[in-house]
Amino acid sequence: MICMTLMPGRDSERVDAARNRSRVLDAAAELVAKRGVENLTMDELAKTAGVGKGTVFRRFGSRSGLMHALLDHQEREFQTAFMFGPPPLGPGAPAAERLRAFGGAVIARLDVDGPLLRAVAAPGDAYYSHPTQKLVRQQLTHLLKEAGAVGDVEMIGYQLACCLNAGLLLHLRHEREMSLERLVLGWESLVGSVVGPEP
Amino acid sequence: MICMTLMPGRDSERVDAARNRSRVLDAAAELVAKRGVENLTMDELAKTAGVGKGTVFRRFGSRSGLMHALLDHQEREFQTAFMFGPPPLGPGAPAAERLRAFGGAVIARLDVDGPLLRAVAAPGDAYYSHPTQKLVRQQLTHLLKEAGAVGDVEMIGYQLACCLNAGLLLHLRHEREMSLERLVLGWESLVGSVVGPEP
DNA sequence: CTGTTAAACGGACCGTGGTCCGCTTCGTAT
DNA sequence: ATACGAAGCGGACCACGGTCCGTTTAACAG
Repeated sequence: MICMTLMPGRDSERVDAARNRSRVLDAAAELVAKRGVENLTMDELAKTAGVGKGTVFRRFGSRSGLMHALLDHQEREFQTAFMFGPPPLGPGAPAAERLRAFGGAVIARLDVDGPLLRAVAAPGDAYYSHPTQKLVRQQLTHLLKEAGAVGDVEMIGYQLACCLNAGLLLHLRHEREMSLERLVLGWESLVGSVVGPEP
Repeated sequence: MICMTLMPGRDSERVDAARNRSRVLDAAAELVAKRGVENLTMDELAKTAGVGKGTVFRRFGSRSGLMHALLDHQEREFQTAFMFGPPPLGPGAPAAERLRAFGGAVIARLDVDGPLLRAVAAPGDAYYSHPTQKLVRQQLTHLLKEAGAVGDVEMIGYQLACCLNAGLLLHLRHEREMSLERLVLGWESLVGSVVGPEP
């Protein structure tokens, strides 16, 4: 017959595929926990997970894709928090306050997810085009507008987002030994500068 | 004898070394001009330059070190311009104006040096620790103080510097198709925000 | 010139991210 | 049960950045 297996089928995943996916994710989480993100090699991951390397790449596309998958859970949680969660991060608080809280939330994740977040940043500008990054900017831009920021709000969104990138924050925290409080204050000042004086 | 050749000698470089250095740099410049930064491989570079790969790495340490060497001339020129050149970039103009001009100068280099500047950015936080990057921040911080910025001026320096990174600017310019003018205006607004209202 | 020494050389070698492609397995249609 | 096509599999393979180390050579002393 012509209409083979099933319709272009959305999310159906063969059971072996699903099993291998979780094998890989489990192994990755374990290896990352044990020896840190930068010491994870794809070869070793494949071997530990008991699958071929091709399988890992078929599933996750690239090293940073894998990292992204590892972050997926926390990322969704964060996104839900700032889109639907309680104020001051979520809706309900004044936009300027939500902006401040946004940075605070990013910085609060630093010690846990920072290295992974940095590892996700692919070379080239894939980083800026990544859905996650886009969502961050979209939220920032949205809040900026709501807070009454004037001028090229999209541009300001980029500028703010880029001051929250994990590479920078981790550098400040570890090489320059800045405290989380200082990072938060720095962010809040920046926000204060760009949203202008309170109405 | 014990005191061999010459004193720990500062800058003396053997003639073969010097010759090979310029061979490599010439070949690199040519290859980059011909096929772009991202298509330059160290193997090919070594072969084109007619030296061994070991020589290239001995001389320049790493791929990004090589890129840095390629940028050296323009970088020195830029540094001299903002430290000793004519206003508004150099000393003589009001600090706030110099800050604006600084971003303008960086953005003006984009089309020429941008890809190279982005290629220099090494993974990890080596980028932020690089002398060039430090100089940029130092200058920004200096101007900020002079312009009367209040608060954590060092932090603001980092924030400003990070809004001028080549990766971001190239993304805005090419993926988002923003004009140079828009980038400059975006920078100037940012500066306006952080240095506060004119005295 | 000759001898000596440290610097420089170069290319074989390695680790790692990523691709390729012939083989296997799953899931359905009959 | 059987047939069959697509999805999945896995490991050999490739490209590239970076290292190592035995060999060559510039530079100076005598």
